[in-house]
Amino acid sequence: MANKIGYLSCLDTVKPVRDAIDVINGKWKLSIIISVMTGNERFTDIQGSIPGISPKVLAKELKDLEQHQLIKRVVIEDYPVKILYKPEPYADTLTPIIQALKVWGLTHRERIFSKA
Amino acid sequence: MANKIGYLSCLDTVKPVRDAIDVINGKWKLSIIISVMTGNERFTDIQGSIPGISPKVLAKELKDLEQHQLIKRVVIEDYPVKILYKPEPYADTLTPIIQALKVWGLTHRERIFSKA
DNA sequence: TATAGTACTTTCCTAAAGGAAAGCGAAATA
DNA sequence: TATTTCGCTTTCCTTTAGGAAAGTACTATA
Repeated sequence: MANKIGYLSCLDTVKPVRDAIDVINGKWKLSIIISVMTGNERFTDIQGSIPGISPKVLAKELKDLEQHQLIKRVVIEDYPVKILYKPEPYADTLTPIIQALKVWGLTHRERIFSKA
Repeated sequence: MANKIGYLSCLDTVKPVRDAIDVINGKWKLSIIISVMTGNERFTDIQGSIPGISPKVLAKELKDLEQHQLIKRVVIEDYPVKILYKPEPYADTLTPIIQALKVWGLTHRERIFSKA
């Protein structure tokens, strides 16, 4: 019954990475953030800019992102009432992640095509 | 019936980001890559280094990662047979993503704690 | 008056993710 | 001989993600 801890600890990386993934998980969240940061503010504009997203999913994810203070929902009391989605400053902190994923995605696609 | 395309296109970013997410999706893939890149090679070592992962999930994700050529499964014909998981060179290309997520996760956790 | 747009919600459904627990065949160890 | 270890697999079950389609309350426009 000797002490047996065979593995190398990697918790210092695994834990924060999982914290980040827990916020931006799912197929759609980063796309929505990209769209809003690009300047799309209206529900239908965001929906139009992201191929394949349904209104149900978009509504749900927008609420999620609002809770995490990555975007804010602004109600403009005009006639008719307008609703705008704007990026919060905190969303900017995601830029390095988005950039890294974009670069990787581009070279990955090249790799796939060149060997196909 | 005028032309109405109200939204700003962001496909040049959205598409590669989604390509990347399609490869490293799910709760566990990046953790497994981190563990293997840290030097864990045996099934039980990898499992031990990632809190909460079940053998079923680990086995499935290892197969996925092997298909994407991010790790390789090496069988060593000893007595007993040993099975090792090693990172492929391609896994290194994920380092910028992992770093960005790690940094973001760390500051996000600080942010949560400081306002709680 | 009829149609269209806006920002969703609702319902229904399927598929995938993932957790819990047990098992298993071979080999090593006590 | 009994137990433990390794690398899984199998079964069962619940949760979550997500797609399709329709609907809705309001307003604007033709």
